[in-house]
Amino acid sequence: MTDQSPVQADLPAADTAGGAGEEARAHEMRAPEMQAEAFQAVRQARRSEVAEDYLELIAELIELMGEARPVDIATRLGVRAPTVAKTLDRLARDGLITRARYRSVFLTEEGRQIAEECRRRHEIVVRFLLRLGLDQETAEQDAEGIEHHVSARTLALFAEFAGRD
Amino acid sequence: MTDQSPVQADLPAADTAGGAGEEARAHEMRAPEMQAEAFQAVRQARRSEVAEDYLELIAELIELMGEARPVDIATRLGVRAPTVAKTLDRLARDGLITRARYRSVFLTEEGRQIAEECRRRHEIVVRFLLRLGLDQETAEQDAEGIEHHVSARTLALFAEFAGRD
DNA sequence: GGTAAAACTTAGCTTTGGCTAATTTGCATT
DNA sequence: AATGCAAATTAGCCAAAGCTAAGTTTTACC
Ligand SMILES: [Mn+2]
Ligand SMILES: [Mn+2]
Ligand SMILES: [Mn+2]
Ligand SMILES: [Mn+2]
Repeated sequence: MTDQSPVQADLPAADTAGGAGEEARAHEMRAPEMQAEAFQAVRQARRSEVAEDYLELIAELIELMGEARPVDIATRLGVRAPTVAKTLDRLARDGLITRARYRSVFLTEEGRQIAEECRRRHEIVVRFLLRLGLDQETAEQDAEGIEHHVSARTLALFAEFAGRD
Repeated sequence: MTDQSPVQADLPAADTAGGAGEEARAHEMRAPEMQAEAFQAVRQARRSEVAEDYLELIAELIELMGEARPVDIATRLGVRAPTVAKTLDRLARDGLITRARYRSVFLTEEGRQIAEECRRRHEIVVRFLLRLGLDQETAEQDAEGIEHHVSARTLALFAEFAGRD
């Protein structure tokens, strides 16, 4: 997950470049640039998925359990402690949390804001799926993955469909 | 993205383990196991995202352009050629495509089946989003990410909502 | 207060999926 | 047939996320 600034140098057009016998059939494919943009956006979104899940969970733990301990983060994410440790280091490096050795973690202002947005988004997606007729368990499950790929526009439509409640 | 068989050894329950002053507040959190399962399912899904996008695109290219050349795959995915080369090697290793050096790629039977499923799913998600009121461009964009996190149940509801057309 | 268990850290390994730079191959055009 | 360009490959770099094993620190409990 890097997308290391491709610098968008050339990426040759490669159109109508008929190589082997394939003289440009009836090509009702999307424009290559559009398609590439969509995939790039998805890769972009993927880069924040893990951080978003951590921040959301940390906020929840702090609010409902009083503190966010690495061990609880690990249990709820279903990963091992060292994985959590390393990811928390990255979050701290990126200024989203603060931490002291052998202590539970805290959100920075930036981290708190992202966490709030994620919680709101998560809630909307779950409520939307429930309203659509899905069972609670599947809704929670699918929402956990879908939430990271929902644009502002789509989220607005989801919210509208879900109703206020 | 590995999830290397955690063997589900112990992962200590760590419940009611009141550490610092936080005597088990009103914890309306999801059951830790449920939550962990959801996250694990998402990580599982993430492991096939890239393969699914490649297979879907390869099938499209073969059908509409006569063949699937690495250069076209790269252009449409918005990545560089060596990235495509390496990923194609993985797909070949996993028995999803066949390839000969300096030639375009082909789907194995297994690859073809996955590609078909992905195309169908992609179509349903796009149609669903359009029906919800989204514009074409955003629909395509969001679908590209959402598709990988839609369970069979949810897909069925999406299809129903989208109508037959 | 000492000790054992739990929690956390550190070190080190792996795979995936990006990238650039340099090389090799195939093809088309002269 | 030679040559040049486009396409593909190879080599090598990097970061993210996963893991195990082993060490350290904190906490709980007697
Ligand atoms: Mn999530
Ligand atoms: Mn979430
Ligand atoms: Mn996709
Ligand atoms: Mn797709």
